[in-house]
Amino acid sequence: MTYHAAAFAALADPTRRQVFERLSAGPAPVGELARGLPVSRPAVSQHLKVLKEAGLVNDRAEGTRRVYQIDPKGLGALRAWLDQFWAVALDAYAAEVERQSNEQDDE
Amino acid sequence: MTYHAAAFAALADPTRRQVFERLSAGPAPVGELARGLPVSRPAVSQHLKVLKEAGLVNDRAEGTRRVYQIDPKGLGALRAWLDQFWAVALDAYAAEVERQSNEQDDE
DNA sequence: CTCATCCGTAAGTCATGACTTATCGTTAGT
DNA sequence: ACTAACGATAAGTCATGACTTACGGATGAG
Repeated sequence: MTYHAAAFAALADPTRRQVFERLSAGPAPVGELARGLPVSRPAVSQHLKVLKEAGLVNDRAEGTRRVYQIDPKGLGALRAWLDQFWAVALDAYAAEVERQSNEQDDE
Repeated sequence: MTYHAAAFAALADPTRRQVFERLSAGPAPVGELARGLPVSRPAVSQHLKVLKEAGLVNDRAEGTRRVYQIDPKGLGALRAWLDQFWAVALDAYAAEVERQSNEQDDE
C-alpha cells in the first residue's frame, strides 16, 4: 500500500505518462507503443518496467509479442493517497479563510 | 489545467511529499518545516518553490516569517487527471477480462 | 540606528535516471 | 535447422535535480 510513492515517481516522467495514456485506450505490445513515441524500443521497455513495478501496468506474453495493459492497482493507490489529503487540504484551506476574516479579533 | 505535470513532478520527491503532508495539518513557516526534516532550511525553501509553481501551496508574509499553506488548486488538477483515467482504466481492464473469457472463440 | 532573525538566491558538488547502441534469448515461419 | 522478428538486459553517456555552504535583503526589537 506504499505503492503511491513508486506511482508518483513513475508518472512524473512525461514519456511514461504518454505510455500510460496510450495504454488507457487498450492493451498494446511494446513495438506498437514505441512506434508512437520519439524514443527507442529499449527505452520503452525500461519505462514499462518502471510502470510495472509501480503497479500501474500488467504484461502478458502473446507469442513473440509482450502485451501490456493498465493495472488498476497502482492508480487506486494513488487515488487513495490523494483522497486522503483532498479532504484535509480543503478543511485546512477553509479554516484559513475563516481565520483571515477573524483577523482583527486576534490581533 | 496542465498543472498535473508539475504536480506529479513535485510530489515525486519524498522530501517534498513530507513537506506537503506536514502542511496538510495546517499552515507553517519555513523554519518550522525545516526543523522536522533532515535537510537544511535553504533546501526546504527550494522545495517550497517547486510546490508553489505546481499550484500545490500558497505563501503569505507574516512579519519576518513566510507562512506556507496548502493550495487546493494543484491537488484538484491532479485529481481531475487521475479521475479521467480511473474510469477508462477500469473499463479497459474489464474489457480485457471479458476478452480473455472469449479467448477460445477468437482463436 | 544597530543587531539578530528569518528567508530567498547563488554557486558548486554529487547522485540519479533517461536515453543510446550492442548483445542475447525466445518464438514463429519456411 | 535456419532465419527473422520481438523484446529484455548490459553498458556507457549526458542532463537534471537534490543537496550543501555562503551571501544578501527585509523585518522587528532594543
